[in-house]
Amino acid sequence: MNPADLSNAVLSAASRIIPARNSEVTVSASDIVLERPRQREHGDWSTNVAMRFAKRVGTNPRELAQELADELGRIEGVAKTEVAGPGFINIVLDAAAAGELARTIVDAGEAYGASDALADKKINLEFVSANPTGPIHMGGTRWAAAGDALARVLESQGASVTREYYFNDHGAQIDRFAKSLMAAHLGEAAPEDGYGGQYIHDIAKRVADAHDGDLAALSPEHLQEVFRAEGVALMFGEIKQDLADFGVEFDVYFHEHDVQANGDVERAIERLRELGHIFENDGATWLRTTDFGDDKDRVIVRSNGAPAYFSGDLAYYLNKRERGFDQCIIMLGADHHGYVGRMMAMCAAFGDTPGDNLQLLIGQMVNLLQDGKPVRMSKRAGTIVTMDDLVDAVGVDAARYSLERSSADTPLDIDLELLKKRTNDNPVYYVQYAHARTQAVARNAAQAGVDRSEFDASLLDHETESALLGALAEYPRILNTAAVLREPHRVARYVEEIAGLYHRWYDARRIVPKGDDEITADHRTRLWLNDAVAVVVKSALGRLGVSAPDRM
RNA sequence: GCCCCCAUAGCUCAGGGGAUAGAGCGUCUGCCUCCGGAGCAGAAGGUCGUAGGUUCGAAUCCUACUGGGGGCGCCA
Repeated sequence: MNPADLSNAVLSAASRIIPARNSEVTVSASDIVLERPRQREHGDWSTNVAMRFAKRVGTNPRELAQELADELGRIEGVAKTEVAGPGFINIVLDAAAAGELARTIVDAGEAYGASDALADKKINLEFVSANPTGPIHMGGTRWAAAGDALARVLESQGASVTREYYFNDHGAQIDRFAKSLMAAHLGEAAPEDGYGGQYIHDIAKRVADAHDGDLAALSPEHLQEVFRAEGVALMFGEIKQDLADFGVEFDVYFHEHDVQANGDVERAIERLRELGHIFENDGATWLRTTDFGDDKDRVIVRSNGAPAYFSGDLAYYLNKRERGFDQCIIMLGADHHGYVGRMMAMCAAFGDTPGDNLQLLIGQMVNLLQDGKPVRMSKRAGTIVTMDDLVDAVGVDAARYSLERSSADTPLDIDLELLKKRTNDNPVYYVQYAHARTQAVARNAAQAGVDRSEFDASLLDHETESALLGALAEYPRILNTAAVLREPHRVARYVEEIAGLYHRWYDARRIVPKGDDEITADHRTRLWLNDAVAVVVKSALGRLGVSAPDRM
């Protein structure tokens, strides 16, 4: 008896009883909400379906609930039902019906929890996209972790996901970067609005070393171009390396320079011109985004002939759509939320559906704290914290997990002192420890001769077992919700719950018999449950890009 | 001024209309003669920012306000 079976059974019963009272009322699958009650005394599952329909069929909730409860009590695998509170129907499953899940999970292995719900979706997920003018900071690190986790969660639902990084190698910021490198090379102070820091000097030196002293002969323009091209390449190589070390592999690194150079921008503008959304004013070319809800119209080619930054977005979006992506998701920091209006308007101008073909996920910033007080990120004060710094301080698993377990909507505070001092205040260890424990138990069981040759689900009748089984049953729904809502942190919170339930069960029940005690069906059956927990914990951590060690 | 996000335990954060609001960390008290004590059991700790509204029912939805963060360029 898994939740889907139960849900169908409830739907079936409700579809008979409710329309019988009022033939104009119909019940559909989305009306059936089954949830696990907070209080264990309220059963394994409960539904509010009677309260939702009582008014419409002209009766009171408890009366309708009672009629439904009587019907549901006859379902195979349901031990009992009762009406509670204002009209909840609480459902208690047979231990055997609930326990069967342990074997189902072990048999399914890695496939447990996966579905094909998004199998028809070809998704382009763009994230990080930090400018190659310096190492990745905390903000980018957050999106690297959250974006990769989201990709994995989407893939669990059968979606085809392309991880993409928009490489902004064109425009004024890159020019400033090149000038900063050049200044470092020449021993001059960093230019106004330029970049400082040791990494600038390091990269300038690497560029110079590669040229073996022949840079002196170049004109300033040529010199800047050398530092631009080679400096960006080196910086980008470091970014890629940091991401790889962080466990994030992008499928496509897309260069803004390409769409600017190959005519895609002009082509995108022409397309929009044909659709009637382009106009000229004050010598500049504009997209009439106000027709699609934006605050103001946007310049795409400036009066001096230079393309505005936004023009690259037009071409890039069109490019993604022409590559066949149904849904283009872009993860952005809160400092970019001002783009949402124009981006959505652009999407609509192309005739697409904002919110479907183009989805922007705006996440909040990471704040650094020291001794509980906010620290402004500053190069001069040495308070820039990079992806690399974070990994050095706590390791990849803890770094990723701490960034992934919170909703992207929540501004995140990270304390520098805490980061340096302690590592085991991170719940990731609690979860990883649970997995290591399942493996230790499995090793000991094998040693003691406890195997999976027997399985009697009715023996899984301890309160810690029904709690654990109930939670394991929710894994498929958790993954689906996380994918649909684009909220991978739900997986982290879920696996923390599983870890806690597992530890409590472990404390209450033995898998390997004490001393010389005989091995019984209890032990063998519990081994199935132990292994089922291992499957789910490993799977969930895998969706977060976090390792599930066998030993710690 | 306009727009977006946030406000829940001492701290960091979960809670996509349901019953007695949770976890980790921190504090206090117990549990190592046997499967991993990175664990378990228990205690303390909350007017869910404020005020209205919708609803049988609101931390959750709506409005206003307060406080915090971010954004409003022919910059990128």
